[in-house]
Amino acid sequence: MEINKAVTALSSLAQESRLTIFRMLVKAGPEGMPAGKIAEKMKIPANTLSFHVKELANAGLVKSRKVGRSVIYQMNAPNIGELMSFLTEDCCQGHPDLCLPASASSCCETATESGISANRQVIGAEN
Amino acid sequence: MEINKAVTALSSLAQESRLTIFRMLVKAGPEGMPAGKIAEKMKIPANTLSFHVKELANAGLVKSRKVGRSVIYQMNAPNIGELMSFLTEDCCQGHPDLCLPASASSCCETATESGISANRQVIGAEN
DNA sequence: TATTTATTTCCATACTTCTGGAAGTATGGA
DNA sequence: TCCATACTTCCAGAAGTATGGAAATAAATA
Repeated sequence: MEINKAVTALSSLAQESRLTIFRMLVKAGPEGMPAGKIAEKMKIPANTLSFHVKELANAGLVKSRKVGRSVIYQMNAPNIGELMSFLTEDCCQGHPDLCLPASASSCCETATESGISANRQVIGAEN
Repeated sequence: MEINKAVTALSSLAQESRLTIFRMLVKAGPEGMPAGKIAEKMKIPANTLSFHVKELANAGLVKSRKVGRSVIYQMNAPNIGELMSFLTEDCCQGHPDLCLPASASSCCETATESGISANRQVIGAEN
């Protein structure tokens, strides 16, 4: 993943309405949700919703399909996964067990018991 | 995790320099890196770096400790994990295998083989 | 104490983003 | 064809963010 693409994706998520929409669509799964229903649930005008959902779509986190007069928005799973990976790439130079103890649990099962003591603290500067 | 905290965290990542710093610190692991070295690697003035790294710290993604004259910045692993989880919480109403096929791999091992075909594609536009 | 090194704070300028009203487009039904 | 529904685009003011120069602070060293 290219850094500018990641910045675009993160910018699109860095806004309360859009983050809410995103999480709504993640929860909805492959079925997605029509624009009107999202606007209604969120109590924001249709034009404002359209602006935000377009931002998410431009960023590649969401995709859409037309069904009659409706536009159904849906999470774009592969791109979401790519973004997640990008954020923690090469974590601890390949020892993520060093630093991500019992946290990323709802989506991840970090294989821990690898014998290396977690949370090592080293004094001072180095390379 | 509260939504405003997540928005703050994502805003702090939604900028090229900061995302680069963040990934640098994720890679560095618990040892962290002194401010001066980050600025040098990134070729940005010290005051600009200070501004950005402070933004990451305010968002809770990064923490710091003083060693002599240096300030060592370091990833804040538990908060990073929390943010990641928040983004994909309740994914597909509890069936993340429906939508996140083989993506979030560098940090996560999504238990896949659950019999439900992954990567279902719905007709229409994507990207 | 004076000097150097490491980093932060203050500030002004330039730039980007959010919001909702008004108007526009597209689809389906009478 | 005319109308209602479902969205999207355009616009402009208000608010927020990024950048780097200059000055301030803080710690180590001579």
